[in-house]
Amino acid sequence: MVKKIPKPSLARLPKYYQVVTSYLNRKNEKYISSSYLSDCLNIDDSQIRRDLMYIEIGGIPRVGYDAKELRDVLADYLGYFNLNEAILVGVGNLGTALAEYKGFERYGLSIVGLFDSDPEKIGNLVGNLKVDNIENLEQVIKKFNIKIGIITTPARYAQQIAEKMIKANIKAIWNFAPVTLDIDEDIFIQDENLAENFSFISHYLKETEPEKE
Amino acid sequence: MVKKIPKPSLARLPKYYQVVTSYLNRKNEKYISSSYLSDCLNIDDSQIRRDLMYIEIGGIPRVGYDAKELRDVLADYLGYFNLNEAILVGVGNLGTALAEYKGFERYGLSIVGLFDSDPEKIGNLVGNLKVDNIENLEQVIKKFNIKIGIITTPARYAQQIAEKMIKANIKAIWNFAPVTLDIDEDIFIQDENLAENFSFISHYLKETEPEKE
DNA sequence: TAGATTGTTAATCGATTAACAATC
DNA sequence: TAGATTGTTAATCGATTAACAATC
Repeated sequence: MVKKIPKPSLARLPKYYQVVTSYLNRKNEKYISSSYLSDCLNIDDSQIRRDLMYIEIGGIPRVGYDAKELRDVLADYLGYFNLNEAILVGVGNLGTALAEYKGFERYGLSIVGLFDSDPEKIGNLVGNLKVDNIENLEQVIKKFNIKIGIITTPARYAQQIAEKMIKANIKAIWNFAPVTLDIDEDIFIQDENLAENFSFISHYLKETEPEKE
Repeated sequence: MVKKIPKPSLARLPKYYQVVTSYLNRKNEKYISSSYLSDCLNIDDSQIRRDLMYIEIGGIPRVGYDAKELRDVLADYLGYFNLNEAILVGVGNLGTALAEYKGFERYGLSIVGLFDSDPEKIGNLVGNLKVDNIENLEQVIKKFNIKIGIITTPARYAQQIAEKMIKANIKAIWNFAPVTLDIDEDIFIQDENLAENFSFISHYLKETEPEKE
């Protein structure tokens, strides 16, 4: 790790990837400038240039960045070229939505196993995967050397599922359950709390419409 | 707006709410301290006290914060007591998952209308709502004075749906389509880009396992 | 009182933005 | 050359953390 990229910069890279990809699809231009990206994303242009320095792509003064090269460097840096296999626990609505979503493949994510504890669900076909018994979780993770676990269970089961995953040597957890997992090991946790994110909207509306005061 | 709360502070408030809620359920204590919250969430305790100052709740030195009061002040501040009605456009897997998810009610979100353009879907019952024709979107938003629009369509439709919503006077958009909406009006946009967030995991794994170099 | 926790200031840290020299 | 855009430094801004007086 030479110069670690700041989290906010890392968070912007997928946006650059999105813009440069659609730019390549729509236009027939070889180069893309930081000011173009800036206009599309409402991000300061010098910040964009700075972010791009972290991923060590060189632009050409007066011309811009080679669009194809930029796209590929971003994709590589973000790991989109890797095949990341994940298993998912909790085949409710959200779990099903994720399992059936085709868009992840482009980002290097492939969900290869589904688990649930509900006998009604075990054996069902979701996407093109058979829902497996949660009992087999550790075994499957180990057997296929899976690195990523996705948790879409109700909140109260999340902690114990996380612990099982970690025991089986998972490296990263994508947690959709609305709890803060209590983990000591050096595991990467990406929390995705939809209800929590709704708070931003809720608070905004409350602030701008004090009609019920 | 007296002293605007910083975004990072606002983002932490739902976490405090979560912890204090489960604290009240599990323990029989009247007070909760910043150091307790700090331990649960791995957030610096003085930062917690600072955040709580923004929402103007007073603690008692040597004792802590009144837990019930804290919970309620947080809920009020975040708008959880309000009833926020929303309509959702795009009844695919993700849209269905959101429509059927019961957990939003607690946060003041109620999805009251579903729209799609697919004749196969229109008329279907999802959750306990009938999927309506997208043609009726503006009319329904106006009639019921809906403030929140949820977009779960494929990326290419998101911009035009957003524009329709805004024309009908929506105030906030919760956007699950993987595009940056181009909006001039003073509308609150909350982007939720799952594939994008997966990038954090993907990049982490790439960094920690350079086995394929 | 002694001890513990809040409330708040000051110091630190890190990210963003402005500016401009370097460069093709 | 003139003009435009990158690369990078310095200035600014804002958030986090440390410290500690106030307080019950």
